[in-house]
Amino acid sequence: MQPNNSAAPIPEKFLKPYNPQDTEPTIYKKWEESGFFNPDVCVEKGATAADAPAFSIVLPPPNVTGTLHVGHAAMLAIEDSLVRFERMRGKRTLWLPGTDHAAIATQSRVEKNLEKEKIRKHDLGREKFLEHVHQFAQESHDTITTQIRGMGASVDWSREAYTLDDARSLAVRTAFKKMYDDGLIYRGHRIVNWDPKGQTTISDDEIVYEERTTKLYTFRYSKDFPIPIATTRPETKVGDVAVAIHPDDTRYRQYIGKEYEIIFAGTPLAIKIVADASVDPQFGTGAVGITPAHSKIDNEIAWRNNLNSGTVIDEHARMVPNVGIVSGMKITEARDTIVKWLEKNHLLEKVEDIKQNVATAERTGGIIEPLPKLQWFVNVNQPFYLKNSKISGIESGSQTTLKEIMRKTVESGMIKIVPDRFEKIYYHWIDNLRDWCISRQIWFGHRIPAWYKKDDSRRERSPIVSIETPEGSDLIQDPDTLDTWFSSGLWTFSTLGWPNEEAPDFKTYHPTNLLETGYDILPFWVARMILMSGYLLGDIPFKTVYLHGLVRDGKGRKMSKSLGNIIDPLDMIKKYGADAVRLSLLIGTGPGNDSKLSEDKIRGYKNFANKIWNATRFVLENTATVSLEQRPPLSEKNTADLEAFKTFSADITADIEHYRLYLAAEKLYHYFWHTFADVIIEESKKVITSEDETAAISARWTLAYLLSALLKLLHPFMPFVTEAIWESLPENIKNTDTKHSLLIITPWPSH
RNA sequence: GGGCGAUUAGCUCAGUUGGUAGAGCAAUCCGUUUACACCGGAAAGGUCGGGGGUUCGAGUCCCUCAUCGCCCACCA
Repeated sequence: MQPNNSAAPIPEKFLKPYNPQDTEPTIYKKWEESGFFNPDVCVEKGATAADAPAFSIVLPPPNVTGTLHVGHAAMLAIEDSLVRFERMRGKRTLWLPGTDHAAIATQSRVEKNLEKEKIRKHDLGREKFLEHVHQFAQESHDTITTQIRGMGASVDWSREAYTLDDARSLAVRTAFKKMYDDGLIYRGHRIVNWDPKGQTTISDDEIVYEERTTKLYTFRYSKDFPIPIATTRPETKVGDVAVAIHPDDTRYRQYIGKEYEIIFAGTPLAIKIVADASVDPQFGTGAVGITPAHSKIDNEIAWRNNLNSGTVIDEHARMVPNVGIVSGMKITEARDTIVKWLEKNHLLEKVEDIKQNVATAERTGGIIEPLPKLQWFVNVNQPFYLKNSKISGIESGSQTTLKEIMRKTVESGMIKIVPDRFEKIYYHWIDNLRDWCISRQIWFGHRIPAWYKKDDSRRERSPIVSIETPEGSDLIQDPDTLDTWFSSGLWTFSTLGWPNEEAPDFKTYHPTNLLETGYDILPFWVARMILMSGYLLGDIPFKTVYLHGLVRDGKGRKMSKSLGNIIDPLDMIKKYGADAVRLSLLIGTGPGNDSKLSEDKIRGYKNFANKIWNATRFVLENTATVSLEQRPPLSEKNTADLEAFKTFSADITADIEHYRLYLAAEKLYHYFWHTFADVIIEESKKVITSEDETAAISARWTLAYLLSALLKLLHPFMPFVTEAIWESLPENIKNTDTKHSLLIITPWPSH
């Protein structure tokens, strides 16, 4: 018989190579219009059972600071693959999208943009400046959501959230108020990390250390002072109140407790000799000049020894007015002046080069100045009673701390971190965690819900902390805003209706199944989400944390503007299609490991999309007479093919279940190309044209069956090309048991 | 100072519980046959960083060294 069957013409689109540019936007539109990204619609339309188990992921909200980069694209590829897989498996699957206002990052971006137009934020004032920020944030948001669509992400847009919208703002104020009432949030004078460039405090996590060579000066305060000290910051010495030595240091032991009145560079100092075990007798002279106001460690020593402190450096990194010969000077100038003064008075004993890590602000690059300031903090060691606890190891009503919650949830195995080596890093971070400074002196963000009497201009009395703006015209709100991680810490449940704990989404989808994010924000974000949901809900925010690595360029370098090696996902999508971009970001990318991306790699997977396209054409040309429902007697060869495929398909399912997406995607690639196309299709050619009618029918049926099943298995990874093929498959070879025509909700093959 | 990771073909990487070394890209040769040249076939390429150990058997487990990279802490 004639091999071809003219009764069913091949859809014309298969006669040309696959064109992702024309196909993808149309396909995405069909998905969006179908409503199947929304689990409620899936249930309404009968695609998902109403009592099916839930599967939920909240999208780590991209910062509204511009555009998405390849790291975001990798995140979207991984999460979308998992979401599509679970949706096809019949779960009520919610992937909730949103964006992050990213307080300091966004504000400093807008400031920079305005500076180019010679506009300064203080000239605009708070209100006007914030208008600029909101406008910028809106534009970024629009770009970002377009990019998310471009990647094919099947997020439920009807539930989109923003960390600074009204619903999230209510959640923030509610959380703040509860923590304040429980004594977990307090206001206090502490040494904070002051960024003189950004004019704000920052948290320990926003500091980047840079190694620099500086000079270590050894000197005496005065000729008759008994102990020489060493310092890298001579200018701060006008604020010294003590010299600390190790209690067992025999060189200086006899001076402990003595006090000396000195005039140092024109400033009168009262220096007490104190003993403190934290002093290393081996370093420098074994004696430390204590400047409590400008060093965290000195501050602690001063605290232990009941010493007063006085500020000598101000918020603009200048010396204060009343410090002798360095009054009002810039820090570098003051340093030179002090050194010259020491030399002139023959007090300088030694100058040597040492390596030092200088603390700089991540966003502005400013050199951090430790300053004592009145700020808001979260106390991570404060015991409190956790009323309703679902956390194993912490009984309901028992006393615990935020630190303990963060530790127990992971230790008990309630939260699993993939790969597990990051659990160690997580514990290490918790152990080193100090109180979290949450107030920022910037304008963009959640305003702290605390109010003061107008006559209390320095805000020294206890404020009114309230969820809603309190009544009274004599009240002014705290001008500070919250650290951006405070609102992102609530993300898994503030997006699901909390603080209304009866909200249907909250009850159905929390705790979420998976949090997928970069390993670089494990401490900043992951730990804080665990803290917040542990405290506010007595529960975990997610069951599994999957950490992906950094996407580097083809040579393994970090992508950066200055290197000019940035691969823009949108450019790549335009050139090669989203499916190819997705695959290139999935394959060769183990959890927790950095991966490399090159254009060659993406091009390779574009070819794969075309391969699928053409294999489909071949199958369609040969299966017009096939009906998948009616399985003919199969040849020995085809029976073996199907057996092998069954194993393969079960393998793929297991790989995805265990988050081994890189393996699943690579195996699919390999099977489709080198088994299905190179072997099974090639062998079928001979059989189909042979005299053996039974064998021919068997081969045709097998081709149709495998194509149909492979499209389903491939769909989570390459949604566009598979859907585009699926919509053109004739009914007779579309192996599906639903009445819906879209592949996105077609049931996953059972083995 | 503490911790983590990497080291496998020219390049980029897989190798899931230990069982005869794999892919993509590049390079070589051949090829247009019922899809696909965004293709097919063939051949080539590796003492799996060095050394030691456990085991019938180690790329895989243990010890040790080396190189590269990352994270955390930080000494005035």
